[in-house]
Amino acid sequence: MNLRDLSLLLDLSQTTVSRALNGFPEVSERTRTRVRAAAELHGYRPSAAARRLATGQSGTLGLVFPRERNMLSDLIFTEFLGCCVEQASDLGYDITLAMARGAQTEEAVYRRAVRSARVDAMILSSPLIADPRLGLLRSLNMPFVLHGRTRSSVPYATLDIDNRSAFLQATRFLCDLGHTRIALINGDRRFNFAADRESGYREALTMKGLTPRAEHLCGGVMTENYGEAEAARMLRLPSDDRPTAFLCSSIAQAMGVKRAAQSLQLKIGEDVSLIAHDDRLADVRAETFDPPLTATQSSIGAAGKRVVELVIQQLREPDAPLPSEVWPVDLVVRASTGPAPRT
Amino acid sequence: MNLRDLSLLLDLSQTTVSRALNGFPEVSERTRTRVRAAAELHGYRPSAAARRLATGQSGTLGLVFPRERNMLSDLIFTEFLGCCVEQASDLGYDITLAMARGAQTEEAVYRRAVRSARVDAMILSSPLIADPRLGLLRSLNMPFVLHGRTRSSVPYATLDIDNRSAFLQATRFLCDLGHTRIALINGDRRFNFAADRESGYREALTMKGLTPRAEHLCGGVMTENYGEAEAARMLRLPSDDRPTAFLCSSIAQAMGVKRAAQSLQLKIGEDVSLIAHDDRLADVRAETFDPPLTATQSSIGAAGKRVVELVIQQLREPDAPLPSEVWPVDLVVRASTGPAPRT
DNA sequence: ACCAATTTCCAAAGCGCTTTGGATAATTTT
DNA sequence: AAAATTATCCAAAGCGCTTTGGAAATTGGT
Repeated sequence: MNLRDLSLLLDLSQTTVSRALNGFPEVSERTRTRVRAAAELHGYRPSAAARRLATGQSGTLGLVFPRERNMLSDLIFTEFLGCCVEQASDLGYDITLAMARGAQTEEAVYRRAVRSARVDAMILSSPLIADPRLGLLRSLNMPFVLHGRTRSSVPYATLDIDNRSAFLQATRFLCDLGHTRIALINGDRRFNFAADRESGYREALTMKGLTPRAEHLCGGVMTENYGEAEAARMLRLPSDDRPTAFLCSSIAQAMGVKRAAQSLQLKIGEDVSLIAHDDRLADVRAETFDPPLTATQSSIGAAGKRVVELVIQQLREPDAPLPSEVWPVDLVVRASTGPAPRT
Repeated sequence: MNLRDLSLLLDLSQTTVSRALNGFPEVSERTRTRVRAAAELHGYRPSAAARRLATGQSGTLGLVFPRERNMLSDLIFTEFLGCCVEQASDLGYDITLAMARGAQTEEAVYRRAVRSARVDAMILSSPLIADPRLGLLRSLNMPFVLHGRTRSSVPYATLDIDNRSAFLQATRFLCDLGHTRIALINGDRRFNFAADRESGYREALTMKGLTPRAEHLCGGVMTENYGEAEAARMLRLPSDDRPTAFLCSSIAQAMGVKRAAQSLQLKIGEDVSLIAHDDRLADVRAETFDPPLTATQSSIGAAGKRVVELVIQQLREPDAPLPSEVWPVDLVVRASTGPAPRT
């Protein structure tokens, strides 16, 4: 059942049927409903290929699978990707994946994706502090939305969460509880989000008259093991230098910190306070942490959905100004934080 | 630069240019090279949309993102997916993702993917013991290849590893070392691969005159925590019942077992032997485990690539018999296994 | 009732490729 | 040298949709 069959059936022209179905104004409401009903009845599905050929749009969004730069723990990326796919399919778009292979540079992957012209726009995630992909896509004339922000001379559409403010708040909150030695176990510092978090952390300390100390600061992968290793290292410092509170970039890292603390008989929420950033993954919940985890929270899934909306919006109105959203992040206080222990 | 421009430029017909580029035999080798050179020179890329429309093939493979059934630990699925994408792109295919949303049934997702006809074939992964998706896709007339096997009345193309034999070998190996109480920490038993592994395990025990015991057997998620919890439970059994060896379905679970053992001052490879299945993920390596881990190994990435090859082969020759490959699995002995401790 | 403005609909021209059914030129056979 | 093959190449017809530039029908104003 194609457009022609349907139009013959309805005794209308293809033009009218097409317009009725696609919501154009120059068709009366009566025929529109008639057309819709018939299409529904006969299970008419427009051919994606034909539409693509006619419009020059592929109805497809591209996303490059960050195998090389998977500093971003896979679980988090997976959630992001999943929600992008979900939202895209709701809006009638497909998402196709590309991937940087061992030998091939990431740039080559982007070039190929663009040249094959199978993709209307791309979604970029986890930008570096200065990310070369922006300039590349710009020069290739490929629209994109960045999940995150970065230092760049080219203008770009972005959705990001307010990492700086989140970690500023969290740090200040710990200071207000009397903590003076606060450790930051961050994500890989080549990424912009990690840099932002660090800057919030530093600013809060400075505001409180404290100086950030190098031995209380580290950045790496978002895993439990990394968190445990770094926390264990810091907790072995002499008691005057040992942190009494930890700030983590992910719940996985916080689990590691908890483990390190426990092996020293330190109780989370009493001897050691703990805050982590909570991406609101379905399986890793701050509220079921033991003890329930104080967290800066923001749903990475919701962000994925919104990014897709933004990118499609941009496709529909190419001349609209590039959107730039920054979501606030809530600090939710639970039982893993408490007043600094007396010396 | 499209086909017509190129043909005008070469003073050939579109037919000839198209055929030259696509390797048809009815074009002389001389003009073929001439055409190829010109195409290269002018950066000609055939339009995917036009080709799709003309051929009725979309050049796209579908894969449903298993959010609900993510018993399969995400890391492993991610590796599988990544390699599928890589191989597909090498062979000129795209992979688009679909996803089962909360409310929507998995079936609806498949139906939608098929109806929208944007996909030539689908890749199915991690089948249940009896998986309804096969019948569904068959009835929708959508070609597919299954990664794994399942109980099904419909014929299907498949690539699987020999899970049964792998776990049979591993179990027998442990028996030969004198172990008589061998625990199996399996994947979720609704999945066929887990059932196969259990059956290999049971068979080996039976062959050796041992009876599998319910308290030594469990199946669940492929995580370190799950492995630790179950191992801890088993290691608390009275010493006559306590397992001296563990068989795990993933390295993550093995890490949990190691942790449980260590917290009881038990040494892996001496007090407790440990074997796990190793999917050959880049970041999780059996050989850098401490101690190096005896493992049944098979690259899930290689399987992903091969699945893509099979599915494309099937697309090219729809009448060829459905392929059915079963890969043998090697047991690689390292230091995590040793003779059963004397009582 | 008549003309202009507005709705509502349509025919036909692409979009860029593949593929069918020949036509023409080169080669071999008789 | 003519006939039969075979190797090359081509014109044109789709594939199923969108969209342009009107035409026909309806409406409104006088």
